[in-house]
Amino acid sequence: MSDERAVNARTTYRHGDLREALVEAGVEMAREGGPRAVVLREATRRAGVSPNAAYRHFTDRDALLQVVSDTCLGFAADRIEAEFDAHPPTGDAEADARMMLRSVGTGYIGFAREEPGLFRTAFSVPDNLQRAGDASKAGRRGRTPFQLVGLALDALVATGVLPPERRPGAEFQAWATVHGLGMLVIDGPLRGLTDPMIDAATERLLDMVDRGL
Amino acid sequence: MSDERAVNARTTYRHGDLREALVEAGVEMAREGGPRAVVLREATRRAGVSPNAAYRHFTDRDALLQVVSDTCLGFAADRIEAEFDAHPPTGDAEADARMMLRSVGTGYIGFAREEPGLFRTAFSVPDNLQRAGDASKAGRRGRTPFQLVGLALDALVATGVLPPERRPGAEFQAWATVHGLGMLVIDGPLRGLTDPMIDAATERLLDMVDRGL
DNA sequence: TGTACATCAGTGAACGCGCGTTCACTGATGTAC
DNA sequence: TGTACATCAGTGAACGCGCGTTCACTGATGTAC
Repeated sequence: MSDERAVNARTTYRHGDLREALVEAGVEMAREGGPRAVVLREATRRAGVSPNAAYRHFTDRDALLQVVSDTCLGFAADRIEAEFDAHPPTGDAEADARMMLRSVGTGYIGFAREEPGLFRTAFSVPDNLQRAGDASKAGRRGRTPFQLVGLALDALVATGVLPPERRPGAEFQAWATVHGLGMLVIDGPLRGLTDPMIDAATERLLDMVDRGL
Repeated sequence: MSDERAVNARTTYRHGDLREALVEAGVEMAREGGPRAVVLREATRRAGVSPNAAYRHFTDRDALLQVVSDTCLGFAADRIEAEFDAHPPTGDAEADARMMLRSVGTGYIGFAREEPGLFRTAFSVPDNLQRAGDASKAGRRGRTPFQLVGLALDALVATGVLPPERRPGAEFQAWATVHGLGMLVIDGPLRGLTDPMIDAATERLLDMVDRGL
């Protein structure tokens, strides 16, 4: 607040925002190697701080991982919202609602492919997938991936594409489908495929959801 | 071969079949805590043998885990085949083919619920999902889960339910859907649900696949 | 059938590793007077 | 505006842990003669 610190912040004694720095380091590690790669000591190393300094901000390693994981879920939401932006409303409400659900799917798969480490960290930390709707896991616009699926389905109901009686629980069907494809893409038999091939598989899957829902 | 060993085999010097014993111990650990819980030293402990004895049978810990993981994939195949058995052909070829695909789904989800640790070990060890069709990962009847999906889809084509031009790659759609639901059930928001609720969710998802494929 | 011997599946002890975590501490900071 | 002081975010050293893995070895087994 008062003085200008050394430009090369390595020598900083009172760290500017250590908590944030640790989370960022954790996200970086997650990006490189998934949740298992989020190592408390390494996070303090990257923040240029002694190992135990982390305990001023997190009760233990799991607490850090949880925050990192929440952050990753937020990134997933951001990626989906970016897909929304790439397909602005055309005025045809029905087509727009359909496109919205597709955007959830393509954004989700896009995130899995572009950031497999963050994807894994977002979705395979215990209790994170389970509470994927919690506000703490929201993206920059305040929404979680789970809420975005719901939003798209609501739009489908509002435009009459989806019968209201099928709405309850439909997010689980949509989500399971897209989540499964994401897993197959990052860890499964679809891993080695080229981008166009994965795009094609995604399109086919979303067609199936569209028809089947 | 020659002498009768102590009944309490703890003192055995030449172990009967250590390799098999280690794999079984590994599967047991996987059952309790997933792939991360498969610990080489603990496997030797359970087999009543010194830690390094394992290196007579596996080059390293990863080699053990890989075999354990393959075994788990085989169990998944067995579980699906059990579901086939529970729904024997009725004579209506079209209905039978449909039921076969459903059985893949319900068997898959059943395995995830009954054996979450084995499920995780089967499907989230690197390279295992990717090579899920390899013969080394077959169940008791010599088939892998991946092949079973294909079999069901072939039957759908043969009976005219599924247009042949949609057959190529269809296993990825079917598999992704069911795999995603499995993940949501063991780790996700569907975890706490009662059996009937999960059955209902499974049925709805399979209806969607049936309609959408 | 008996004996000598090579094999190799096991032993027992030890290693280095990086981890998470705890301890007693220190000294820059902001605040009260 | 200057000084005394309490705070508490950081330091530095150390711990115990269980892991995977390596070493030199031993002695039960099956086989050749």
